[in-house]
Amino acid sequence: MNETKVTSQDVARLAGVSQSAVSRVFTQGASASKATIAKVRDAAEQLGYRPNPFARAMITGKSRIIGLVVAYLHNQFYPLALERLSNALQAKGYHILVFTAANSKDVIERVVRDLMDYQVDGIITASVAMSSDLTERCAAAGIPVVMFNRGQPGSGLSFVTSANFEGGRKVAKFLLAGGHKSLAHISGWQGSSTGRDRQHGFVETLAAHEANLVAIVDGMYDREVAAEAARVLIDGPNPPDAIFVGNDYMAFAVVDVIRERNLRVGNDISVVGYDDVPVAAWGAYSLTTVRQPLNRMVDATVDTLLAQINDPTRPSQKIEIDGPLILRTSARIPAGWPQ
Amino acid sequence: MNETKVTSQDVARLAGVSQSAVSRVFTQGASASKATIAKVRDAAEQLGYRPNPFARAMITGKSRIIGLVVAYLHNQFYPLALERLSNALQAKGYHILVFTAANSKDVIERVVRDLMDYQVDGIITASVAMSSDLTERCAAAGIPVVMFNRGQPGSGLSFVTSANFEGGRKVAKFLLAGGHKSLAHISGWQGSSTGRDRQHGFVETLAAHEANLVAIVDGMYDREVAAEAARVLIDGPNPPDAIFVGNDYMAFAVVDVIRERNLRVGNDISVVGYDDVPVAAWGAYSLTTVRQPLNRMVDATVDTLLAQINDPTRPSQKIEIDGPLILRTSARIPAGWPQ
DNA sequence: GCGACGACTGCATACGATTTCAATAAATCT
DNA sequence: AGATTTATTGAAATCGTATGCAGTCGTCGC
Repeated sequence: MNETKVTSQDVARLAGVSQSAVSRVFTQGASASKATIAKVRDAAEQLGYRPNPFARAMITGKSRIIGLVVAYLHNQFYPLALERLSNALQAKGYHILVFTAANSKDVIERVVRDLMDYQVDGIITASVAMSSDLTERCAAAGIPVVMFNRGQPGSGLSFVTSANFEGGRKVAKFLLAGGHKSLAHISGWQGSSTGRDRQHGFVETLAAHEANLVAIVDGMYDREVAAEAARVLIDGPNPPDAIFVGNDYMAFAVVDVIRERNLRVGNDISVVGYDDVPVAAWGAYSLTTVRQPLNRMVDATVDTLLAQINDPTRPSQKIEIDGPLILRTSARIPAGWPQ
Repeated sequence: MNETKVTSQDVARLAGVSQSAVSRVFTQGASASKATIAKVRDAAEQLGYRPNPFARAMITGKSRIIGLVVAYLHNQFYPLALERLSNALQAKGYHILVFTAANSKDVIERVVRDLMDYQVDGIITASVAMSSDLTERCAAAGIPVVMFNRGQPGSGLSFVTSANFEGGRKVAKFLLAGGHKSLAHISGWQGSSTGRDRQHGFVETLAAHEANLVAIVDGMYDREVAAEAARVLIDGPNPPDAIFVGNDYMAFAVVDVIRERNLRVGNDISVVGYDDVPVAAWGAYSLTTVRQPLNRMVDATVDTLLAQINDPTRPSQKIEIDGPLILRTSARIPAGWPQ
């Protein structure tokens, strides 16, 4: 009822104890007798008291805030991750402070300063490559970092991705088994480990089978770039009969282009994406794609981050979670392929 | 370079001034001589000093944090809004703390408490209806609230929406001009002003023209609910030749269902959505829809919120921004309709 | 019954800033 | 020049909580 700010002092007064007692009742791992706990809880309830997180943060140095650094939310995969991350973290008493940051050096520089200002207990990066010196700075400041859906090979940082190399392999095997003769790859941005690993898995497997890889183009995770790449491929001298696209978001553009040319997706040209965002299952696209197990990736991210927050000495973890190839109609299914 | 926390004391010592002086240099509207400003700025730069936002928040009561309460991010409209809101607010020195909240009473209750704990300077709600007593509580606590893409008629709260009633009208006129004979409406959730207003604008305009409205169903902003509604309509005794759907997200489902029935979207059945999310422009859907002017809505939201933060006496504002009907191929275009 | 021990408790301090207040120096006015 | 305002400045209080320290008290072992 009372809307004026109520402090631990007020509670102490009402409960007839010292302010320290009130604090002890509300802090994990402090001792107080059953009697005082009861009195304090009562008084607190009555006044509507809740500890001030800022005051608490100042003393303990822990803000219970996680910084989420994200470059863009166009690709549906990230908002869904954000939603689930937020839920999972809220359940653990943490909250997400959002930082949108283009992939540019100085912007990220500013973001990192903001992150340190707010004394975030941990950082999750998604769809963004923080340059290595900046991540090192965070590490030096003792702030745990987990990269979501992206790795950073040399660095000592934790990350959680799907098994991208293996995913690329799966797609290659699948398309080869489908009898495709000339394959193309519109890759994810080669500045990202995710894009590179998928490509390597795909390309190496094709090479091992001496398949005919007609082209590799960097789609930059951009719809227009991917569409233009698809046009060039299709209108070119030897168009592919299968295209592996670095993520679903770009794959949708490729599908649109194929239809624009009056070709049939899944018949004339097979398309395989990566992510399995909800739209991939929608009738208009029905995209065959490698699923990134979002829930498990989110859980792993949260677990890793909190573990590192609670025990700063814990070594960084590199987690890869395998995801299945989801069969739909955008790519020919080999006869006898296990459903 | 130095990673141990540097305080205003340290800066003061190095600059040879008092701690208060340092504070004055870094706080808006405090006076300091050119000389001290220079000395302090120098020392601060040298040490890499930045004021601690928590300490500042404690004393001033302003956290420079905006709470964003959001229920879901499935509908692409919201993540895009989030991205732009975050950018706009970061540019003004604010940051977004995310609260994901289902539309359930007790969850929202918890969220509101969290919001007040964190002393957010303002609140933006999106895709969520905060029950009125809770919003009143925020108002009583002096926290400005702006509802994004949703209004709350009786309340004294500010909101920013598109001109939903007018949008519904536009769609009605457009479909009537197109010569459609039996119309249906799969509405947005009737618990939301947005859903209601669009419906009213549509229905009233049809009534004024004595058109044949065969059905109104609440799609609940849910893909499956909308799809099922569409199936019932199409398989029923007198299927409509035009369906106005309460938002794009549901409209995509309706389009999928129509095609599932081997009917041609835009020929056999016209579909019109609402929002103009990016996917609507993609080839696979090419959805005729009412555009919600996202950028202008975001700007208006930020302006309104900050204005109320800076001047708490300022009355709440109800802002409606008109958006055009975007013509694509999912609905028949009347002959001679202005493009 | 006495010493040791452990569980609670309150006092006082610290976290890192902003802000009031009084004092000082400089600038203005008459 | 003397009086008076104005601009700076530092000392000290404050925001709301956590926590080290010392003291109190009950309990246990013997």
